Amino acid sequence: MADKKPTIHDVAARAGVSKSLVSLALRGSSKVSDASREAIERAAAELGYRPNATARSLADRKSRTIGINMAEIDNPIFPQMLSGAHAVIRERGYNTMLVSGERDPLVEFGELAKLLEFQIEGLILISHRMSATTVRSLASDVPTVVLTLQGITGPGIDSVTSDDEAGARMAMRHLFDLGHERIAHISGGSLEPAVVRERIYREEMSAAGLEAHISVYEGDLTNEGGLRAARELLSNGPTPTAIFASNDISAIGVMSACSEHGLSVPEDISILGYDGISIGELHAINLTTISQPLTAMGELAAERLFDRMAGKRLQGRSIVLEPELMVRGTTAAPKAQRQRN
Amino acid sequence: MADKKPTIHDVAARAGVSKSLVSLALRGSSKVSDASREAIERAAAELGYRPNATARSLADRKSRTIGINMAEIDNPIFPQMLSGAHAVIRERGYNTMLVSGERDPLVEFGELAKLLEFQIEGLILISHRMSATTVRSLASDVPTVVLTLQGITGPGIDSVTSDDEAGARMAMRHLFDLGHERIAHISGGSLEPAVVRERIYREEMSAAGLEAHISVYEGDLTNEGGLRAARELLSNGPTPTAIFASNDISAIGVMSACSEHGLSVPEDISILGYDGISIGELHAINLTTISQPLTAMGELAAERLFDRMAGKRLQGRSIVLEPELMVRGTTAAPKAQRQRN
DNA sequence: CCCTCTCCTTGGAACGCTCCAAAATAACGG
DNA sequence: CCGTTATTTTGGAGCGTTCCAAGGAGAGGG
Repeated sequence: MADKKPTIHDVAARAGVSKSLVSLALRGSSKVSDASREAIERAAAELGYRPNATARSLADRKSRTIGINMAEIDNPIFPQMLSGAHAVIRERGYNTMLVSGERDPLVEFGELAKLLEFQIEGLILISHRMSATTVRSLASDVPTVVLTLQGITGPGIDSVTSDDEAGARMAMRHLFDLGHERIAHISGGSLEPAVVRERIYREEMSAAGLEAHISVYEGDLTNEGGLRAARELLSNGPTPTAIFASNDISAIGVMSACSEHGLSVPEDISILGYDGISIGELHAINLTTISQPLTAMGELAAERLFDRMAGKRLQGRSIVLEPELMVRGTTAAPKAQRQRN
Repeated sequence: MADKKPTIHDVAARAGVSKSLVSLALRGSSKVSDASREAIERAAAELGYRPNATARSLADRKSRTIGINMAEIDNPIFPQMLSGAHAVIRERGYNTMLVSGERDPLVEFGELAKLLEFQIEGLILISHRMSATTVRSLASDVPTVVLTLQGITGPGIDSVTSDDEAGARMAMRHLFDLGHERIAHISGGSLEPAVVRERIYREEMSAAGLEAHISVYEGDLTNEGGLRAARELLSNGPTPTAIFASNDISAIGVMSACSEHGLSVPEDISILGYDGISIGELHAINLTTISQPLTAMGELAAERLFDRMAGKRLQGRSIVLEPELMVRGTTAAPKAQRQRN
């Protein structure tokens, strides 16, 4: 630890060969005699030699690094996707450089720029809030895959999303099938997935001839936001028989508000979330939801990125997965309905 | 995009100065005339020049990168700590390289080795399961801070933990104060924090003259494990009036098991967790727990690391934080007790 | 014993940047 | 106007690798 770290030269000297041969041997080239290989490996081990990845990157112009930009971690869907992507990256022998914009676009921009300076070979964006312009400008420098944002396309950009329209439709159908008519929606602000879900809510209500019952309260895809919106909704007039929340985290907030108001779920009111986060499965929550294959989406994103980096000809730029209705314990037929049976 | 990325030479040529001056100017040196600076900045902007961080690292021997090894993400305490550490790292202008061992020590070892090859300047280990030998060997190469593992010390190693003994004692005192005597424990396997918590459980039970009621079922710090252990416990003989689980995630599993057995919490049985993960706060869960300042621990770890990297003389190697009892809705006096009142 | 062919091995030139000693220029004082 | 000093600017030598063209050493053939 006192003197400098050993370099390839030190190994070469000790093994009595040239640095070039050491380089070859250590990378497992077949054109190195057994004798030299052995000597080199011994010397390297004795010196505790560690190749310098920085130097290597510079020399061969490959960083073997993928950048990932992940939104805040207070919504577990992001870490879950991260985990999927990260696993694939590791498996392929690449490294992951993680940045996060911390909700501040300026910070985010700076962080993304740093990733590029680090010569990342590919970029995965796990976030609901990226502007199309930013993404396009990034993608002109490095292959990019966007998760969860369907709208963004352009040269160098792939996307992995799940079909939010179909999912939201499933959600509404499920509630209709149970017999609900007075269905309210907790929206999620202006972020893309939330906007789609709200639009479908309105469309489906109208299509079912229930315009009169359309009722939207604005949340923000957080637990707090769901709680707040639901409180307002519940203290504001006729209570709906079901609430479709824009995502699971806010649906859990809605559950809290309902219990505050003495409503039991699903007896008095049904609640339906969206995302399929793993805490929703917990017995204590047991949330009916539209589930997206989060980990798989992360994996797919990484795989797609590697294919693209390898220059494979691929048809299509966006992968759209099908969400799935998970009926659990927070939805049931409305009271009136059940009495009739 | 067609031709190569512009380098510092291209900028120099365009601005009509030498590469050295460009380097100086771009790093904001004060000894560059205003005229040159301006010309250089313009040239850089026009070319869309991006410094190559790899080359820079090699030249000045600073990677400006911190490595973080994080255990699986299925226990949210890890992402929460990650988030704290990550924020500080970013703030200091450093980058984060993230690896994960995926439960396999061999993989973990390889990943950690890669971090070192990338010339990271510091290492943060967020994991319950690191062997002391591994950590010591890493720390001999790079300043290291360990989170949550109190036992590991050695040259170059700092640690940030919270006082598990005190915390576990608080937990037991809380249950005693409520009047519980038949208290069971769901343990967490052989990982350090779990072992400490179990030991204190036994000590406190003995000290209170309740050896006869000591009852430990083995979990593994996962939700599943807690569920399984609690099921066994509940179908196995006299039901305790309280269960102290080794961590929150497994406590939530315990809650599920209780509800399966028709026990209501906290009326029929009290449940106490440990960690203070944010889902525990959710209304639907509302778990009484011993809370550790997770995000703060992550931040502290990163700060300590930077201090160490700066070569500051610091007294002490381990920071031990005090946990806090959060009384929420899953603990109450035992039934018998309440009847007596 | 010379000539070709393989099979190994090698030195030097990148990679894009920082650092440093030294050169060039500007500024100042008498 | 010259010697000094302060301010800017510069070329070259690294940083630790990889890549490549070319050199050396045996082996086999005539």
